[in-house]
Amino acid sequence: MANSPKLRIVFMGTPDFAAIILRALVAWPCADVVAAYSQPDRPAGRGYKLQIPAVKRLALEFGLPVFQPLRLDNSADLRTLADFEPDVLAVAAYGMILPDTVLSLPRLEPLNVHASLLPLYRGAAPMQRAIMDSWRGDAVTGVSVMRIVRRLDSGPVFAACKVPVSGHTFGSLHDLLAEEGARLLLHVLDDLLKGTASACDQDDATATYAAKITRQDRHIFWDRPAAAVHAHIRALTPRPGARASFLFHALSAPLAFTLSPGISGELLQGQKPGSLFLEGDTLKVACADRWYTVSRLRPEGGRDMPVRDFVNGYLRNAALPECGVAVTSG
RNA sequence: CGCGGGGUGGAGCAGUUCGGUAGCUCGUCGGGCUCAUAACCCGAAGGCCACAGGUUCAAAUCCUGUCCCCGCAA
Repeated sequence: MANSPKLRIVFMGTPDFAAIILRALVAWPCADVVAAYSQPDRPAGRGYKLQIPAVKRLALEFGLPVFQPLRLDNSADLRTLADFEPDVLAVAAYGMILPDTVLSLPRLEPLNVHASLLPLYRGAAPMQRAIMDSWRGDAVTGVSVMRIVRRLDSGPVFAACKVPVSGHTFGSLHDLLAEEGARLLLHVLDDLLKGTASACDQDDATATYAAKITRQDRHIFWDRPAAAVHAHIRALTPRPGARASFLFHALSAPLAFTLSPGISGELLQGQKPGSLFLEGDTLKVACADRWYTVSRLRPEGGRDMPVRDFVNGYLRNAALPECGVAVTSG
C-alpha cells in the first residue's frame, strides 16, 4: 500500500449527498482529491442569507481548493480544470450539466453517482420517486455509478447496489444511499486502478424518469389507499414535508399541517376519505381503504409535536372523536 | 434589508384590537373514590408573559431596538 499508485480526482457536487461521498473519497488511501467544485453560494432559506453548499464547507475543512463557477464552458474555467490533470472526474448531485469539453478531460473516466438502479429513475428526485412508487409491493431501489455522457443519467453503468425501500423515509434512504454510493464509487475507482473496470450500457427502453418534487407533489390525497399515502409521506420526510389541511369541527378555519409518517390502520367501515377521528393520542384519517393513524404533526408556523399536544392546545375540551375533515386547500 | 407566522408555569395554546389581580387543556406532586385503572373527584406546587429601553398612576397588552424559533419563496 505504501507506494501504490494514486488516482488524481476532481470532485464535483453540491449538497449533503455529495458531501458524504466526498468525505469517503478523501479518506480513501488511493485517492488524491486535488480539487472540489460546487454550485456557487446562493441566497436561500429564511432571510435570504447566503448559503454555503455542504461540499464547499467540507472541502474547505479538508483544505482542498474549491471552485464554484456559474458555467464550465468558457476557456478560462476549462483551463483551470484541465490544469489539475485529473485521472477521474467524480460527480454527485452537482447541479450542472457538464459540457462535452469537460467530459473528455479526465484521463480515465467522468463518473457519476446516481441514487437509483439505472435506467430506472433518471433525473432529479430518484429517491423520493422510488419511495412514492414503492407502496404496491416489495420495492427495491439502489445506487449506481456510471460514466457521464451527454444525455442525462444515461451512461454505461460500472456498478450498482440494491437496497430495499421498505420503511425508509427520504432522509434515511438518502443517508444510506450516499454511504452505499461512496462505497460503490471506491470499488469502481479501485477497478479503474487495476484496469479491470467495465461498464454495461443501459437499456433506454426501460428507462423511467424521476421528476423534481414540486409544491403540488407535497399535497396528500386521502382518496388513495393508505399504503400509498404512507409511501407519499415518507418520500417527503423530513424535507420538504407532506402537507394536509384539516377543518376541525371545533375550529372555524382550516389548519395546514406537515405530517410525519404514521401507520396504516384497520379497514374503513363506510367513512368517507378525509374523515378525521381522534383516538387516544392519535389522529386517524380515512384514506380510500383504511384509516391512516398519525401520531405527530406540525401545525403551520409551529413545531413538530405529538397529536396529544396539538389537541391540548388547539382543541382542548372541544375535542370529539369525530372531529373534522381533510380539506383540499393548501 | 424577499414575504409571512411565532416566543405566556414542564408541554401545547388563549389573552394583545379597546392597558387595570395571569387563564385553558394536559403533565407533575399530594389526597379521595374504586377489586382496579391511562378513568373520575378534591387540592397544591410551578410564570421577571424572549431580552433591553421608552410612554403611563398602571404594560403580556402601546412605542423603539435586539436575540431566537417556524413556514413560504428561492
